[in-house]
Formats: sequence, C-alpha cells, structure tokens
Amino acid sequence: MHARPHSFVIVRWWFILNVYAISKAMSITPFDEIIEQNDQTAARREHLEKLRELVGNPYPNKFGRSALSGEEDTITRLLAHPPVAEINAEMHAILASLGEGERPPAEKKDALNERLKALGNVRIAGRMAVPPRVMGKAAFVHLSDGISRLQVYVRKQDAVAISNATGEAIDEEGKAWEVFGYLDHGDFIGVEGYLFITNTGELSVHVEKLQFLAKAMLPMPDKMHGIADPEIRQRQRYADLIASSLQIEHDGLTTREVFERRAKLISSIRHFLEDHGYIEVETPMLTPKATGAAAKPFVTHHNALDIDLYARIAPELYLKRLVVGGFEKVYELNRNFRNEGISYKHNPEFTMLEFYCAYMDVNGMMDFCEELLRQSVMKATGGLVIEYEGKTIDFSNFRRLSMADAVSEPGAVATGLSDSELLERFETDVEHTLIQPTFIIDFPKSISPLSKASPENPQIAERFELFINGMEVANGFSELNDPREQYDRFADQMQARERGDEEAMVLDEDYIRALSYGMPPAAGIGIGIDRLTMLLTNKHSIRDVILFPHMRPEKRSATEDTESTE
RNA sequence: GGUCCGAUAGCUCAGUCGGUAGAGCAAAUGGCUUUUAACCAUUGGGUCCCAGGUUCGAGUCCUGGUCGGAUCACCA
Repeated sequence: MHARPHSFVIVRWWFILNVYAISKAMSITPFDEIIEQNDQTAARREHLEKLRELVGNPYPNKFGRSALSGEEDTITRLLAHPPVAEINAEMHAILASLGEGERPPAEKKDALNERLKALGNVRIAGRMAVPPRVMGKAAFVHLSDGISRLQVYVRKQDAVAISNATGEAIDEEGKAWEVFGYLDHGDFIGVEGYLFITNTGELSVHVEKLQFLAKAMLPMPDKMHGIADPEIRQRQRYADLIASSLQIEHDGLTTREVFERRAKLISSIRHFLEDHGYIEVETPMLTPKATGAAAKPFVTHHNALDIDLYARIAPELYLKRLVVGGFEKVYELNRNFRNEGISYKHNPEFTMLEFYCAYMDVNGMMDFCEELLRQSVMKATGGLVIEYEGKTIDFSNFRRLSMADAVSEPGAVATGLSDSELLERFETDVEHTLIQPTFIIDFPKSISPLSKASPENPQIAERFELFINGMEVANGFSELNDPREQYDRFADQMQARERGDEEAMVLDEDYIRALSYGMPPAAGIGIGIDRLTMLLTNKHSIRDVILFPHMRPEKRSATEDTESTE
C-alpha cells in the first residue's frame, strides 16, 4: 500500500471526489451508492486491485474454450462429450457400488485417469460456484456455466498464471497461487489442464494455466437458501438466476428451469403452428385505438404526429384484417398491455398467443386447441399429467360444458337468468371449481361483441373459454365477419361506454371497412402463455414465470426527492 | 382499495415475562498438497424498517407511517 506514490493517491482522491461532485450536480446516483458498501464489497475491491497488479486488466476481452466436443466447449458440452461422459458414467457406477464414506479403489480410478489424460488438455471457463476450498498449497473450486458445474483442482507447483496484458504465461514461481488467493466466490476464471478423477471419485480439471476473467464485486447469494425475499428474486432476476445455479438443494424447478420450460413451451407452440401451415406476423403494439378486447389501456403520446397512442390490449382486429387480406392461417405470439390491477394472475404486460384459421368454426378450433395444448404440454413437461399445487391436472381429456349447464350443475336448474346474472353466477360459483381442462361454451351474445351467433340460437355466441385450475387460459370463437352486424355490435358497445362502462369495446371504423372487403368464415383464439406456464411449472404467481415482472420503482436514498423514475 | 402476516449482521434466521444483541453461512488473519455444505483456530461486523408514545429501562408493548408477501374484489 505505502509503495504507492503520493501523487497517485492524491490524484485518485481528487478523481473520486470529482466523480462524486459530478454525480451530485447531475443528480444521478453515485456509483458507490448503487452497490451497498460493506466489509464484503471492500474485500472484493481490494482483491480486484491486487489482481490488477498481478495479471493486468482484470476485465479481459475473451477466453478461448476448447473444442473436444467439436464445438467450443461449455462445461455442459464438455461433460456430455462421449468419452468424458462414458468415463464419468463408469466412475459413477463404481461409486454407486460403494458403501457410505467408502472411496473408489485406486487401481480402477487410475485406469480411468489414464484414459482421461489421453484426451489431452481442456480449456473451460465459468463462474466460481462455491468459495474455493484452500488447503495450504492446493485448492478445489467448482466452475459453473450456468447449467452444469465442474470441479477444478489448483496445485501451487503445477499452475501458472496467464497475464491479461500479454495473453502469455507469467514465468514466475507461485504467481498462479497468488492470483488464486485473491479470487472470490462468484468470480469468472478460465483454466487449462487435464481431466482426472479425485480420490473421492469426482471428475475434475487439474489446472496448468489459470486466467482471471471477471470480478464479482457483490457477494453471491446464500448457497443453501438462495434468495428468500421474493421481491429481490423478482427485482434482481440476475441474482435469482445465479442463486438457482449455485444452490445445492432446492424444491421443485430452479428459476432457470422454469424459464427453460417456458421457452420450450413457446418454441413447441411455434413449431406446431408452423407445421400446420400458420404464418407468424407482428402487428402494431402502439395503436391509435385500444380495441379488440375489454380492458383499460396504457396511453402514450407521439410527439411528431401529436396524437395519443395506446399500447395494444389485443392484436385481434389486426390479425383478422390479415385474414381478410388472404393470410388464411395466421398467428402472433407477443405482448399485450392492460392498465389494470396486478395480482398473482395479472401482470400489466402479458404474453398472448392469438391465431386465426379461415373456414373453421368454434368446434374445429376447440379440437385444434386441444391438440396444440396436448403436444406442447408433452414437449415442455414430458407428459400429459401435471401436478399443480397438490392437484393432478390431466391434459389428455378436455370437457365441454355450456355455461348454462355449468351454472345449474350443482343442483338447481338455472332458468330465466339474464345474461349478466348468468355470467355472475358462473364467475362466482363455477369458475373456481373447473380444475381439469374444461371448455365453457355457449356464451351470451351480448358479452361477445366480436363473435358469431350460434345458428341454432341467436342469443348464444359461438364462443368458448378454456378453464384450467379455475383460471381462464384461452378464449376463442367463430369470428363475426358480417360488417353490418359487427358495426351494430360496436355501436352497442359504444352506448355502454357512454353509460360509463370504461371497458366496453371501442368502434374501429377501419376494421369495419376491412370486413367490408369480405372475410371468409374463420375461427380464432387467444391463449395466455404466462398462465399456461404457471400450470406447467407449478408456480402460484405469474411473477414467477415472467423474468422481469412489473414492480414499483426502487427507492434510492440519493435520488429520492430529486427524481422519481417514471 | 379491504383483511391478515412480515421487516434483527452481507445472506438465512433465533431472540423467552420489557432488563448487556445471538447462531450458521459469508468476510478478514493464521494453519493444512485429493477437498466437496472441506476442516481447525482467531478476529471484525448491528440506524433491530421509519417517526412518535408508554416505561427507570423497548428488538420486544401502544399509535401512525414506509416497504414487502398472502388473500378478497375488477381485469386474461
């Protein structure tokens, strides 16, 4: 420390003070207030400076990983590489045959180690997933690539450090060991060495070259408990994801697995639709009219045009314009925005799949929806039966039940109910009881302004909603394509609006014009992807299946009264 | 918005009847050349969410507030 020239210290202090003054003047949060300062971060900061002295730039630009598997090896890929996987499996078979605390016989281990060494050196990189276990002149640590972890073994006399200035080995006794001493749980390092199996039977890399790659300035989440505070889990999803990869034991899916499953669901939906001739499109997110659903919109303003725009509440009317234009099978899988309450099943922006198929009616759509869900659930979870909060939900059969029958099911026959009474009885008495996948059909026409009436009963809409675990997951209907009738339905909605129903649908004149060009008979559906994901991942809250759910802005002491972020 | 629950060390949590602020992990220092929730020894670390009140004395009791969670009502 005292080796540092005085002028340097002064310049450094001047710099720190100056930066602080600048951040004050601009009313931005000073760096040191963005991350909390404590003994943990102070130690890491000291380590960072030591590493800078030892290897140069502590944030180098790259590290070339090896390619045993044919492509650049992540830890996961290296472990899956056939010779490695095979030897590892043989070791595990030996371990499985041993009693508690017993070690594998040396001859067998040595034979496997011969085969591993013949594979040559490997180069892998990752985050230090545990604090290093240092034993005098040797140490073990695990590196993680976010999915898998691999142990590395650093022995003082065997390892050399790589300089980040030259990219070459630093030819100095014990340098790598010194570097290793300043590594913290969570740092990124790259190593080169040979694979071997330890006395306890764990596949490891015997390190010959060690390169420092990036510092973690903040301490890692608790290795046993992860992050307990749900707010931090959602607000700092990055930390939650780190925690889920570091945690040794956990119940259910890790956070990463939840989002991998979500991705799998979405990709299998896309494949299914594309296999059936659907084309994916993108329609406006910023729209001059918030319509196509019953909901309150977010409003924003376009300066150049000087008009208000609305974040879309549904893509429905745009997609049907495309059916008019000749896209007979069309889908969009993207966000909708609704300026309404937040709850365990509502987020202000949510992901919706909508698709339309020409010449199909509501019954065909229910059949297709069942098939789509069965295939996607199978691909995402590996089966058709899922466990959700202690309940077993079976996707192999979907019930179909009219709303009137659903309401009268418990006993009394519901006759002479008005549309709104029927709907209310359904929502309060029946909805929460629909655990197994159930299509509720025969909706009152008056609450379905975009759907066709049933040919048998003009008061009934050819519409369904799919309920699973008491939650609405999908909504579909035979699309109304008579422009005159659609106009009259909009007119009714506009009257309801004037009576104060903020969610009544807004007339879209251009949509009426589009229908006037002629739209083939068609069926359409919207499927809530977040809610479906909740079911498939056994998550109670929509916030657990959205990477960055909407949250109140975080309060920071420095900017508290000067600025409120959005 | 209503109701219920919670906030204590960097993290996860104890804290009895109102009487000196605790543990494990993490950190620092030393030891240890095949460990694995490494181990052993030592050390540091607290605005007990905020404000007020009761009391000789408040982490603990009371009132108000902030933030969060669960739940109910409206929306998918």
